[in-house]
Parts: sequence; structure tokens; C-alpha cells
Amino acid sequence: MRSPQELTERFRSEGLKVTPQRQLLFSLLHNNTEHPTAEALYSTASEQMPGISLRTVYQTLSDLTSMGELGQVSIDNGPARFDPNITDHHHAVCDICGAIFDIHVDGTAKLATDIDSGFTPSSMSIVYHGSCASCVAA
Amino acid sequence: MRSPQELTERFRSEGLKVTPQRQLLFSLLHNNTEHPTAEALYSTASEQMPGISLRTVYQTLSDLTSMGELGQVSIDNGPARFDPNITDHHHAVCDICGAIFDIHVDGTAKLATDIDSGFTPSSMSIVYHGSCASCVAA
DNA sequence: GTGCTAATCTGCAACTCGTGCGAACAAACA
DNA sequence: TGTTTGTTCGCACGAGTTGCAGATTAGCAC
Repeated sequence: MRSPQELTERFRSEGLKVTPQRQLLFSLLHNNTEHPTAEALYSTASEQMPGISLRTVYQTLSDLTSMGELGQVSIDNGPARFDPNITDHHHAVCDICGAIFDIHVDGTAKLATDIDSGFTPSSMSIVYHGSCASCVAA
Repeated sequence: MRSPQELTERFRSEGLKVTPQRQLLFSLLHNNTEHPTAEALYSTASEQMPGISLRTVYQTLSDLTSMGELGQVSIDNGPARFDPNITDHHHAVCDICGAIFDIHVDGTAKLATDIDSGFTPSSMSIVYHGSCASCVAA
């Protein structure tokens, strides 16, 4: 995701307004690698801006997502989790604590599948499940 | 997933009862490659057994899943979809009609990732998104 | 076949996550 | 400073799923 400053410019250049609520969310998401849920962001945002509405959090996340500035990850029908990292990458999920880690995977182009030739793939995603370092240690 | 007969034996041997509702669901799932939702199974089941409860469908699907006889696939936070194919395989999803296809992928062992060495992976799943043959033709 | 008992079924309420709506509000700009 | 248009907020609603409790029934012993 771009920096809060760049997002501010982009929003304005597209005729969207830059409100304090949006600025707060821009900053909470910037460099955030925790793949937070909307609720988690709402909770953090509420500490800095009591009174902010969960509805606004959802709205802004949805705006960012449809602008392509924010990624969305869904794991096992849990709540949607948001990913400011929109570069090409995949995920590793700890089945114990639920943490999600960004990973890069090389060699995907060499995978051989029996996928029907009539199917036109446009993207693929890989999710590893397992246990993270802290949970293995515990 | 095992055959309805085998499932019947397994249920009984574990002290679980084999009811007409369960038998119906066993047969609806057997050799089913449509990755149906609970609602879809309920709808089909209702035709053959009017009065069957959606709650019972959920219950039985959940039982089969926790017994390892049935797989569960979640795509983009849509409703859970069930997969009687519990062999090692992956999925291709048509973004237009929503159909899910089972696929096999070779070469996954050769993938190189920068996954943290403290993370102990236990499984991985691959999902291709794209357009299926019928939707491309249309 | 009859009776017993624990498992199951069913319907409803409740719950989680997310969205639609409309009135009140505020950013952007002249 | 005023106007316009997008935004925020709260509430109600909707989909998908689960908890609960009373009625029902499979499985088994006799």
C-alpha cells in the first residue's frame, strides 16, 4: 500500500475527500504486517479516535480494496483480513494462534497441473498451514 | 469420501447412529464433484426427504468433516463448500460462475519459499482463479 | 416384539461478519 | 463564507452458521 501522503493525494485527485478517519486508517495500515481484521483496526482506531464508527472502518477498507491499494485475505471462512502488501506474494497461516505471514514462493511457473485446457487461469494463490515459531516453542 | 455402506459401518462402529437423514446425505455426497454448499445439499435433500432440517445437514456435514471423511473448501468468504474428495488435490475456481474444479498439481515439493524457518508447515493449498470453459465460450 | 437409553432431529433463537439506508455532518473549492 | 458533494454514523437487516432443549428414534438387550 502507498504511504498515507500518497494515498491522500490519490484520494483527492479522484474527487474523494480526505477525512481524519481515513487518515487514521491510512496510518494504521501503513507498514502493517499483521493482516488485521476490520474489528481489530476498529479497536485500534477507537483508542486514537473515540467515536469512530465501525461502519466507517468497513467503508474505508472497502474503498482501498476496490482501488487496488489494499489486499484482502480470507482464511477458512474467518473474518476478512486486510493486507497492505499488494506485491505478488503468498501466505503462511499458524493454525494455533491464527497469525498470518507473508511469504514469497519461487517456482510456481513450473508447476504442472491437470487443469482443464478450457480453463483460463488469471491468478493463483498458495496458503501454507502449520505452526509458527512462537507456537512451536510454547 | 467412502461409500455410503462404508460410512454406515464406520458410524455404527463408533457408536453413532445411522439415520435415514444421514444415509441420504451420504448418498448425495458420494461421487459428488460439485463442491456443494450446505444450502445446496439441503435443497436437494429436501426434495427426497421433505421436512429434513437444515440444522441436520449442517450437523452431519460437520460430523463427516471432523471424522476426516469430508473436506471443506472456503473461497473468498463465501459459504463453506464441501468436498468428498479427500485425496491430495487443489482447486480451480471460475470467477464468473463460481464453479470449483478439483485439480492435481505436480512439482509443489520443488517450490522455494522464504518462509520463516521457525514455521513448521503441515499442509499447503493452491487455488487458481480464472474463467472456466463454459464461461469463456459464453 | 417390547422396552430402555443415549444419540439424533428439529425449530427457533442467537451470533458473527458485513452491507444498505438516510439524516446529520464536513472537506474541498469558489 | 457559502455551497456542493462526498462522508460519517447508527441502526436495521441479511447471509451463514451454531447453541439449545424438547420431541423423536436407532440400536440393543431381553
